[in-house]
Amino acid sequence: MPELLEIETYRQAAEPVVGRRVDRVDAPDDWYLKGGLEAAEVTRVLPGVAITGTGRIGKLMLLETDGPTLGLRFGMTGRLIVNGDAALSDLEYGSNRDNPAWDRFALWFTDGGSLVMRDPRRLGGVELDPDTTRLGPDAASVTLKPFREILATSSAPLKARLMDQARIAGLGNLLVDESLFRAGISPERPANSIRPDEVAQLHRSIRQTITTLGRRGGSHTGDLQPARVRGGLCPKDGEELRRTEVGGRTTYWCPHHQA
DNA sequence: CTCGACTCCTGTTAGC
DNA sequence: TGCTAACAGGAGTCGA
Repeated sequence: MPELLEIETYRQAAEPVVGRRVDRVDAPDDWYLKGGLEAAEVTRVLPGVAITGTGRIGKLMLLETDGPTLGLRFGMTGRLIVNGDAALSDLEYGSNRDNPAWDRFALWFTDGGSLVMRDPRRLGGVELDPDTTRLGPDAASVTLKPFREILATSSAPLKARLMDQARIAGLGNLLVDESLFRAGISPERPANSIRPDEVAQLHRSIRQTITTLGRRGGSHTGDLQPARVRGGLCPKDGEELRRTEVGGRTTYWCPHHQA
């Protein structure tokens, strides 16, 4: 599913549309427009504006314009198609079929190019001028000191805290499971029970996971990933992985080396 | 305020 | 072969 790494790939794929001017907007699905937005408004406001830049905070992608800023969320199955080319060809848990019926939002530019959001399950959405203050610091760049504070101020399970986008933005189910697997820490421990040395270890682990999996090609390329199945064995020590629900998400972790 | 339970979406797949 | 039910997870809401 799209986590920080995939959204960053999408953002880079969207770079070529910077400088282009919107000619036409397709917003066939009002459900996909968030924050009280309606198709009538986007088709009134967006034609004529020029794209001035791209951005990303966590899993939120931004398209800056000389008018309102567009906030694009891809949910679990959203893909980005720029000028007819999909930014990612293999999306974990998503359908990679190219069915135009799943096009939920599209910008057509005056030079003929386009930017399309294709999302089978409609878990993503589009917003104008999204409230970015509701997001924590990006997981790829958060420094140790605020990270410490984020964990120290909650008794929620560690994994739940790491997936709370208002505290730290960008981590989804796969990146969190992989980071905790690498750091050797249980996802179920209260966030504020993690010792200082473990916090530092986890902070390093998150950054290293982002870098390594980014190089490999996405959040589904982790060492733990092949074992994230019922009865899967820990790639590190061969112990049968535990499959529990933490923070409302299916969690795979090793009871032997993740304490 | 915090936190967990619940809800939404629907294509894919396991199993009968 | 054809059907059903379980499953996936990002994000918002609601109540304790």
